[in-house]
Amino acid sequence: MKRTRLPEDPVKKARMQAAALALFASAGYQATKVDAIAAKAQVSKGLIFKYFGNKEQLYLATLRQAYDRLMAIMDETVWQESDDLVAMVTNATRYKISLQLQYPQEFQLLLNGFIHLKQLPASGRQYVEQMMVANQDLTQRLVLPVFAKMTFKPGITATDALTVLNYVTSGYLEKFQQYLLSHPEVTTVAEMEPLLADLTRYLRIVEYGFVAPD
Amino acid sequence: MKRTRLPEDPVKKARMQAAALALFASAGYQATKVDAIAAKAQVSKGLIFKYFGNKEQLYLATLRQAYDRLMAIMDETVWQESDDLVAMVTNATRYKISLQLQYPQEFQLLLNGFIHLKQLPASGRQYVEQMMVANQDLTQRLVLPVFAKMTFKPGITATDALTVLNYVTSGYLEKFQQYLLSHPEVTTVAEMEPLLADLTRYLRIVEYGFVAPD
Amino acid sequence: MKRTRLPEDPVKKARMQAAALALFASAGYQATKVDAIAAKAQVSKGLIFKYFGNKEQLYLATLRQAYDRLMAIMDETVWQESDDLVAMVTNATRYKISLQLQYPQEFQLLLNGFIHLKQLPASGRQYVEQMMVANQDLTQRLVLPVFAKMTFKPGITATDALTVLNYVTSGYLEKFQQYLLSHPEVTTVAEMEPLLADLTRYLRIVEYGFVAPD
Amino acid sequence: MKRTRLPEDPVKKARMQAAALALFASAGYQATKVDAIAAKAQVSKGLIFKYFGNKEQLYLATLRQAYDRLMAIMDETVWQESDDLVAMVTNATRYKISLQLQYPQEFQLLLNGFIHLKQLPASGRQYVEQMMVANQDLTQRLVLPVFAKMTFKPGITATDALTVLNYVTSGYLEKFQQYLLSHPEVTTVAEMEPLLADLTRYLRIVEYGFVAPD
DNA sequence: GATGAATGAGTCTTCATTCAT
DNA sequence: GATGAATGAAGACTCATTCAT
Repeated sequence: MKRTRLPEDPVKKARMQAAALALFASAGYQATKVDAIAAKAQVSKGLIFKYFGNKEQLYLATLRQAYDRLMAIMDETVWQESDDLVAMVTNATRYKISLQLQYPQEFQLLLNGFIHLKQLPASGRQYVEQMMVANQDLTQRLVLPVFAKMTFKPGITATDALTVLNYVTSGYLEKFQQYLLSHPEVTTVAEMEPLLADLTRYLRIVEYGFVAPD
Repeated sequence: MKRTRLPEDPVKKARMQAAALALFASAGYQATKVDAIAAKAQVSKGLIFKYFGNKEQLYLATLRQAYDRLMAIMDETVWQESDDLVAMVTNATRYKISLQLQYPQEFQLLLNGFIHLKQLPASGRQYVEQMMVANQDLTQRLVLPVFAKMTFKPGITATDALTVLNYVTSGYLEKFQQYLLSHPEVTTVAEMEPLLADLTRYLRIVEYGFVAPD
Repeated sequence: MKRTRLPEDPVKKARMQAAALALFASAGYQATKVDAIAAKAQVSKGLIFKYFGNKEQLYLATLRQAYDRLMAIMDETVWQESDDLVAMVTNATRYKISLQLQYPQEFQLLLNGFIHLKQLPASGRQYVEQMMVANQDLTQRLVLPVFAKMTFKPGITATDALTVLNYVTSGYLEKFQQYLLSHPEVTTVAEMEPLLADLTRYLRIVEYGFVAPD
Repeated sequence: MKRTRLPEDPVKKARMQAAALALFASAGYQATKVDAIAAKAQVSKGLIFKYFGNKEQLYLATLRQAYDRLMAIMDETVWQESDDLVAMVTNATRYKISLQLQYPQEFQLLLNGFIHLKQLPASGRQYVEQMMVANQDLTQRLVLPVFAKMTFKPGITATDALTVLNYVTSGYLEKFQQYLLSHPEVTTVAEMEPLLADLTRYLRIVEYGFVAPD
């Protein structure tokens, strides 16, 4: 009862994917050599091509896997819904940060993916765009219910608020990522709590402004 | 004090830099071929290597030039100071946008530089980081005087406000850049005014929050 | 007398040979991949190497088999002898054509074999040459008795006549083969009869010349 | 006054073409390695690609050059026209033979070209077909005027006669080529005269038949 | 014995860099 | 000094052949 048209060795495939992830994430598409991936995966060059077709498809597969892995986890609604917008977004961000600590390579890969794809056929652009959209959707799904209970200043729409919220949280995450790069010793979310306090203040600013009412 | 004989032809050197800027900015480091730069600059390939040593140095030189050019212009305090924070930041952003329209290649190069530098020796990373810091400084120099006249909510510092302000304006500028990429027909700041209205609302949110006072 | 243990499965071996024949004949030596042969034969790649040693040996074996098969059939003296040279040679050719229709792959293989063998060790050249000679012999065996009853023009030997006869029939067969390639719908000798009429005229020219006696 | 978009070194280019001709002719397309051509031409691999683009185009260029070279020479009407068909065709063949002795590689290449092209994109098939047609045309142009003065046997057309003539001369040339391969010491046409006497007899057979009039 | 996953030498091709002119 | 022809190291990819299971 042979069905296998893909009799791939899952162990080796995993090693290849892991090696590809690590190298693509840290060096980008062009600078990563298939030879290097094969060496890191302790696998022959030929096998990589047998499993993935060519370098580009390997990149795309790596991208997709990183995306899928992150999405799978994010989708588990660990996010406690709440009426407190600041607390909720802070929590969500804390969660994202923990993911970033757990899967730094996947994050790095997807972050750069958007840039590197310019140098690739459009075939893979969708993954990254999907990821962007999914991320946006997630925030929206989370935040909109809370917005529904709030009253906006005249002239300000929910979309405006959401946009600003997004700018702030992504800006924050970006700076956070840089912080991690220069502090590789940090590996737990607990160590990051002081920085998360910053975010809380930032979000409160978005909600109520920084200007003291006179 | 040997001046390492270099009676370089400034006209040709400028052509090389311009060609390098255009190509590196639009295609990135790896995808840009030295041949193409030489052709675009109407200069022999050999001369490029004589003037810049190698491709990487040329990239770094191009990066530095783009940075210097932008900084030189930004430093002219065209920025009208004002007491209205929103108006002022909007103005500053409008100014940045006009720069972006005037020097799209320099902007593009520095934007990607951050990513591509990972694939290069750290020797060049400083340019991009300097640029980031300088940018921050500029905003700070501009905004802090206004902050001085404002009263902050308890628990919120000027740094907090500045940070959020930065997040929002850079997030906005990023989206703006993407808009420009997909609308190459847009070439004047005037055409962008509608979009700038968005920013004004965003900034007002930062200042006063989006939540209506009850 | 060690029979080098080879309890080969004749069914599988036949399938391999058939697959090799089909692929080598249509695509040539280099363009035919061992993988493809194994797949077409529904046999593992390893088995091919166990049975035939390497790709080259497989090619040679295929060549030999094609040769043997054709020779075995040609030897059955289906050829009706006759006193009419033209009728006889036309018949023989008709017979060759029917063989060609029955065994197109074997013909194709041997046809190309002559070319491709240059790229292989001389070890296999003999098959093709043998085939050429055998073919010649066959014609000779058939034609010579008829020649014996004929009177040749002064200065013309039986060998001359035989040679010219051979040139004409092989030239004709070659053109015929090309015709078949571009008309794959033709599968019976009956459909070829019109073309065979050409051959009859050609042979009559060889026998009596094309110049009208004055 | 630079115009050169093809500043190719004619000496090196000639060496490359010569090397390519020799190797392609003797080993065929696939079995000939670009490395080998570069080595034989005493030129770097890169230069071959700069001059010819890729291996296939090099093959095509070689094919075309062989074709052009032969055609250029054949077109010089060295062929003395004559009313004696046999003498004329023999002369023409003698001429072809001298060409074959002078340009054995070109002949070999074009001979195999037809076979090897199957494994190449159709882009080059035209050269070989052109060559075939041109060759046919040449014979026709030469022979038809003579035919015009002749009367054909009833039922035999000029086309028939031409076809048989072609079969015989090409069959002869083919055998001749094989003879040359196994007698590399033969280098002048003079040495071939005995064999040419054969052809004369063959052609006379075509003209008047081999059967003695009773 | 049979399998087909795995290997890696070998191939084409690119392009930064050199150097004779 | 300037040129651009020439180089060859390096990279993606193929496929005959091997060998552990």
